[in-house]
Amino acid sequence: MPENRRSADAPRKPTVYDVAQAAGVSIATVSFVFSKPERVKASTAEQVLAAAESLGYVPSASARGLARGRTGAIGLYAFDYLLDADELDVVPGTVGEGRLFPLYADEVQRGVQLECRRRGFALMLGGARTTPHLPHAIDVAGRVDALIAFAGAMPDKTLTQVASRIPVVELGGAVRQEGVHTIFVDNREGMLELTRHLLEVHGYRDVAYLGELGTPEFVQRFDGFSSAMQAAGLPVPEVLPVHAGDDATTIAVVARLLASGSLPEVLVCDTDQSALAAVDALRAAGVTVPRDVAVTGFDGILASRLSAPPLTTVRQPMELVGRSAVQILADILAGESDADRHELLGSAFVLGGSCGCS
Amino acid sequence: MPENRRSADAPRKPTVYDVAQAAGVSIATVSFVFSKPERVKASTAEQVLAAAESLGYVPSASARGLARGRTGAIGLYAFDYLLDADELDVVPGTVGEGRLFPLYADEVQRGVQLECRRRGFALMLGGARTTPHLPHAIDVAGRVDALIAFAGAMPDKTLTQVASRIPVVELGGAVRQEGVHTIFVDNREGMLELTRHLLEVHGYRDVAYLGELGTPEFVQRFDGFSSAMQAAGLPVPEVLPVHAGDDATTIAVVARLLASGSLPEVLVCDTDQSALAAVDALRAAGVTVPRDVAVTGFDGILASRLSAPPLTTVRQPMELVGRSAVQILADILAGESDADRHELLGSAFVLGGSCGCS
DNA sequence: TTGAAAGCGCTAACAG
DNA sequence: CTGTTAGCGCTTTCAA
Repeated sequence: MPENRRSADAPRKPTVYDVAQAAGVSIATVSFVFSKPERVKASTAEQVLAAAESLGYVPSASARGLARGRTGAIGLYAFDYLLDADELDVVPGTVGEGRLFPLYADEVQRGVQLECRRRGFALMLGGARTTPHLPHAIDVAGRVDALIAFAGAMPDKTLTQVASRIPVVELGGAVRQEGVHTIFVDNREGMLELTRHLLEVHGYRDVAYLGELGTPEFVQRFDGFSSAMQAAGLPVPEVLPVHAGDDATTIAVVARLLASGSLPEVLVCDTDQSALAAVDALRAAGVTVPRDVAVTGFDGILASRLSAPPLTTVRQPMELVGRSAVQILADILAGESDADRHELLGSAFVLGGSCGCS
Repeated sequence: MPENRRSADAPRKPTVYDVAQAAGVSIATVSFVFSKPERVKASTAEQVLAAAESLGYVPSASARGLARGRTGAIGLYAFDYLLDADELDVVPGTVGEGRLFPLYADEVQRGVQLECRRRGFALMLGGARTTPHLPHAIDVAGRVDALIAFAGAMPDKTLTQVASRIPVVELGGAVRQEGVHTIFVDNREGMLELTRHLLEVHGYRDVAYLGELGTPEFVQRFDGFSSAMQAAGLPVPEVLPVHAGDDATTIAVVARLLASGSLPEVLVCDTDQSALAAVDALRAAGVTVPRDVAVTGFDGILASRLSAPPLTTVRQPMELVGRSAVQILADILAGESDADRHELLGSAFVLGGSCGCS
């Protein structure tokens, strides 16, 4: 087989065959030198290593992955690349302008990155856009040994399909499917505590809720909010529809509130991103936070601490979320864990100035 | 060959063979449906797609990569994971505490990420720590079609070896090797302008330089500094050795300066990171910036804008650096570019308050 | 301790 | 438009 392996002219990428030939051993020995060094005599190993280096041998991960049945990589799937493709062209802005950085997903990703590095996994972000008929999530799933996905990033069907092949952790979701591990933060409790603060300490009664109910974590936040309201004997207001990824929705809601003539006492937002957008929109209209109206957020992203006033919010342990996901997957891949894992991480109420506290 | 493909009990990952069988076609047809849909009759394609979905077929990127000779992924290599492994255990701190985020490399990475996504490349971060005899950089090189590396992250030898197999862009370095594409920012000019400002506007004469000369970009910064000093007829001070990645080095230098009894008028630091560390160290000693001593940085990271006072610094177009790297590699992989590419991006002097300006 | 040989799952000629 | 058939480069029993 290794006959016509090299054409006389073009220098092809050297393979195990080339290294083996140069070192005067078999390809199996070359392979062992790199994967099971203890099984090879030291002197032989040295020859092989020398040959490999002088030839500029770079082992093919594809070949290894195919033969071994695993790649050594973990994937992180954030959202469907196609859906926000145009958003990308609309906002190619520099860091700091327009888009605040880092956002929730960035901080989680950071945790994933750090933990992957610590444990020796390669990290695969996103998939290639080469297979029109295949969802992106499937493409990335085909490249890795395990996958981490944000809640709502993958359609249920895709999630099921991927989870039936490789371990999957869904971040910030609720337990939804057998075989899908989850990490979720105590959204309900956090929002409950925050709302209670607004009602009990500040005595607010006219409260608006800006957010969405698209994924379990958002539902839980609203749930915590509702419970606090009900416990205080107050009616639960409708959710004013706002999407964290799109400030325009927040701006629109604020505009509607302003136009209505009477502002609520406080706007409870289900993310820091929309809270910050709301503060900006209010300020632009000459309304001061928290003097004229209080605003609260959720997440505890960097920008919430740096804004003026700092946001009263609920802090999620974002880096830990990312780290925990990798840890779970590492356990499972190592065979040290079999059952479904569902990890609950605590959240922390953070008092800023935006609620009206000094 | 596809005889004993499925053992009766354990449900194995379905392959093209399984899909082909279920759809009543050949494996080539299955392959075409996903890679060259136009070559397959619509009705056939539908059957195949249906079969694939019901079986939960997830194509193996390893197999595809091996057969095609390319993976569709681009790698980003930041530094040797082994070297900073313990640093990682020392500072597992949360975002915002102690270690700042995002740093220079994070912002560049963001650009790489965005551009990879836009162009449909998968992004591979780091390599697996599984091959004791192989440098990490080699492992990641084996996984991708092209590699982006930070200057100084890879030993020259490794760089050469990798570059002989796949296109490589080195970020923030100088042109060093044939076949290694580079992107560099005008470090010299930026630092020259900043230093000139200190000398001409503020009239400083007693100037210290904190930094290193480890990679070309740092050398260029010092070069710009030196030129400005010489042009003003001032002696060029020695470099006080400080490493951006290790605040302890900065703290030590500041301590030495404080102990010496007389502080310079200004500390010119070759990164924002060390400048921020210096400001902190000075503050801890009761020295106020810029009243008692001025401090300047380089990079323009987010933290430099948020610090009090904001840092006078030189801003690098970090996101653009990352994007450009991907663009170059995309061109080369598409065969639209053959020669070595060396791109020079501009830097911008940024006036903060830390130099003594109001 | 090392070698021979059979795949891993997919792609891409080349036929038909 | 679809099927046949070689490999892609590496790992891994099984023998020697």
